[in-house]
Amino acid sequence: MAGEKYTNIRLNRDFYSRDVLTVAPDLLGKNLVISQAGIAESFKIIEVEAYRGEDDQASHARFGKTARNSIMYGEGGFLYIYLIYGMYWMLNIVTGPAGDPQAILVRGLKNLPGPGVLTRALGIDKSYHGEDLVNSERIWIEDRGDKPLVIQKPRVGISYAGEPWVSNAWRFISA
DNA sequence: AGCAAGATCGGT
DNA sequence: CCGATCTTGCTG
Repeated sequence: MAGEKYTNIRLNRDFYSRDVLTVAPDLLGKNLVISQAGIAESFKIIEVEAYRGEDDQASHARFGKTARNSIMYGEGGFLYIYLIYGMYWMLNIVTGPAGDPQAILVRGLKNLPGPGVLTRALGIDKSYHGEDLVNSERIWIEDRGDKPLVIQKPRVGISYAGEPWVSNAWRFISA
């Protein structure tokens, strides 16, 4: 058969267990699938940011393990959801091995630019905190074979973090 | 117990 | 540029 190779698979634990700086750019072009009320919709990931370890002074893990960020200390593939500015839910994906707090903030989906915009549009709230992308019935990520070019820039809204954290190009955008 | 600041957004 | 809106984690 002369068809092109078409992958359509849910990302597994191994994908998320790698270092956050490897997983973040690899998430671009992947499809976030959310199933609600019996209807599954998918959205291409176009922008993300990496938060890496307790040393990262921009990360919620910079104060060590707390009630809010404890999910970051577990294994990769789980969702870390938190409320910012009292009104916007942030969608984060835990990465790396257990014990190493890492997470990726999903900043943009195709046609839904903005971390607060996309969660509002998809109805993602605190109830998604701790959801496992590897086994969840209502949210996961698929690889459909897209390999976009990746642009790197400094992260947004973290001016409180000193150097080198404010300047690290840990924001990844699809070209 | 109190408080300042926040991984944002939309309207002036 | 500023206000909305409320949780978090630090300080005392």
